[in-house]
Amino acid sequence: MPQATAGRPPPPFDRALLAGPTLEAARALLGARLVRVGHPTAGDRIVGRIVEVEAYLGGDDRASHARMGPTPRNRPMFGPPGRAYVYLVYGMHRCINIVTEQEGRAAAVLIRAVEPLEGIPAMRRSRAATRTPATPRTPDHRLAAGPGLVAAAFGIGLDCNGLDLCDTASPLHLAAPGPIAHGQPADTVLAGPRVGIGQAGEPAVSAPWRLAIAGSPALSRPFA
DNA sequence: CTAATGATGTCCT
DNA sequence: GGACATCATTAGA
Repeated sequence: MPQATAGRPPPPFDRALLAGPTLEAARALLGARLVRVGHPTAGDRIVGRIVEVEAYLGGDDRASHARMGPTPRNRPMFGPPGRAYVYLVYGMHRCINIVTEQEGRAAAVLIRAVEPLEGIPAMRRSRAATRTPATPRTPDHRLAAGPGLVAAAFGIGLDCNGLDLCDTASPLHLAAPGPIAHGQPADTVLAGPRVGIGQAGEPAVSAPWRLAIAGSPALSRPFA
């Protein structure tokens, strides 16, 4: 399991990887780090490894929030790549996306699960301030094991909308994946249908655009 | 173990 | 009115 990554800050995330096709961006985001600094209440520095994402394409993707064109809610999806798109789901949970492709082409990648690396006590404090507190029995690796839990654990609110996630000066940003130890096998990537989009119909329902790192204990739910 | 359900804002048909 | 890019808890097999 990843450990002891606190020594030196990892390099920022390359915006060029987000400016291209969304499925490639989604693939590149697996293994990247999500970094929270200057948390409003929990303080400290929170870092985790992105282990599960979903790709939402603009235009033809009937499951995407952008399918009806720009609205006040989805406006960030039409902006430049690398920015945050945060929204409220089910009236109570927040989800965070990373905007992809060129400005004007609405697309984004939803972060569905993150494996905690640093600032675990701060993550627990952050969860405690939400509707979905962690209990003492919640294992560390389950603290951000779902899209709503990622936002809860990292203290992500609608105020994070539009933040530049490729800028390490942002209170919330991305960092490049950690180095692969010599001789270690590359991660196996799982692909399956996206979760909770039954209304979209085919082909959106069956498109295998949910991606994850095989074997992570932090996945939101198993793959088929 | 799986299934049902409540909470609850926003946008859809 | 219905469904939702969700989560936790309770009821049941």
